[in-house]
Amino acid sequence: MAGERKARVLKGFRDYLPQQMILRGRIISIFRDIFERHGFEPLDTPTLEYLDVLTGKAGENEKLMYRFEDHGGREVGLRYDLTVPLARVVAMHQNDLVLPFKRYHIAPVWRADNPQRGRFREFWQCDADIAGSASMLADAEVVSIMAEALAAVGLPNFVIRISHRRILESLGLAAGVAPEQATTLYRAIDKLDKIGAEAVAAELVEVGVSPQSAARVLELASMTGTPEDLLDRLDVALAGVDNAAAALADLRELFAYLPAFGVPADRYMLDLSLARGLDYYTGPVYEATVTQPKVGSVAGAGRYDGLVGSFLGRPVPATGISLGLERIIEVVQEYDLLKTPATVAQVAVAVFPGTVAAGARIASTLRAAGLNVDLSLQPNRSVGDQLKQAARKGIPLAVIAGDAELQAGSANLKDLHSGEQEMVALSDLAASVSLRLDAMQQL
RNA sequence: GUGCCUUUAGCUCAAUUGGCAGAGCGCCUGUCUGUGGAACAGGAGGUUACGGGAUCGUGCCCCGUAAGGCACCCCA
Repeated sequence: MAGERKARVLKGFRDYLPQQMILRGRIISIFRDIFERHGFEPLDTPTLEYLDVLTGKAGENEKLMYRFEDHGGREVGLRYDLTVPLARVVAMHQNDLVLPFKRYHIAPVWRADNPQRGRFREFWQCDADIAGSASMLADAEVVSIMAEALAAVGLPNFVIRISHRRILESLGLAAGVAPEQATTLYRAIDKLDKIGAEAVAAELVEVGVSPQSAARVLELASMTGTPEDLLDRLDVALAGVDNAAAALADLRELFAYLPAFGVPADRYMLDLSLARGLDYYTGPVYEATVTQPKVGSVAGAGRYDGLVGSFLGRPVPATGISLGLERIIEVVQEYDLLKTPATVAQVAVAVFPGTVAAGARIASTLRAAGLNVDLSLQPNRSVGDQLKQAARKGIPLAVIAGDAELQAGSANLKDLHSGEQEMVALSDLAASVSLRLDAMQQL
């Protein structure tokens, strides 16, 4: 059986079979509808970019970037996310864009990471970003889109954790952590809910933070309560610390907007233990997580006011979200949250050796009526086989048109699930099929 | 990039201490040249992931590689 070449795919890359594609397509269209309902415009960009476009702002993550030299000797890389390409587009096409520019982008990205559940080397992100607005109104809008999108696919237990890079920085300053250690501090704090306060403290001390500072930071970062309550306490704790007042004002404004955008209060929380690893975030950061199954975060986001400027030379503030398609699908499948048909075909047409042309005409008529029709390509197979194959594919209905029916100007319409069948006049066939599909809620 | 576990027919899995590689489901053919999911009978399908090594002899032991899973790192 095996040919001379081994059929295989790269680690972390996958084929998407039809049933999987139907589910993916369904989720993508749900997201697209929400993005467009908020007035976001579609955008696509090349999968391959000059390496220097991609590098410089991802920090540690650059080691996960797919990079190579193309046939012309250029250093190139597969895009690592959709945010950096957006920044490049805004910088390149500023004359063609009206700021604030709201765009969505649904496309694959690549990371040379080790695969795990919900983690692949090729995966899709569904991003919605706003470039050219520094207002917390923009942040409130993207956070509300995140909440709407996750709710629309039925995720039961997600929470959007909200934090702020400059508040974390201020926490560090207030506790006596050197500014150069900011990145280390973020990474350590980010692990708080995973490895616990003691382990994080130990990690901080190991990189040169004093035990007193570490303890103080952790005390501040692990406070719990309502957003308003926490902000009040932070006002006191961070009084007089550089930049703290403005960052706290950001969050106060953001939390004031969220209810007006229709985000339920139990869908978000202020959680200062959230830091996020990407270096380009400068302000508020967001992350949506579910507790089951264990796929980590299903969506991540934040404000990155310096990224566009790194291409343009003048600052353009921006903020946005990224929905992780594969992880969301993992949850949807685990809990069977979306009912999707097994096949796109709605009705099969079975034929006999002598009625092939008539079968094709019937199929055409049904297609003209807007139905998805699977005309049998095996007239020499028995009708039994044709019906069996149609049923195995998951097609709900079959039309059987032999000489006997055709002479009477009709056809047999069979429900492949129940086995019932009825004679229907050819002129009424499309209507009957639609009626039955409606009854099955397949339309 | 690191550590641990796993890999036998299309799928799920057996195979005693190292001693002839099997079952169920699926697939193909027939009973059955216009009505599927059933039954019966028969059939195809294997370099035991790949490459080395030790042994009279390995699916089983040892080493390496690859892929998958889990945990790190990091992230969607």
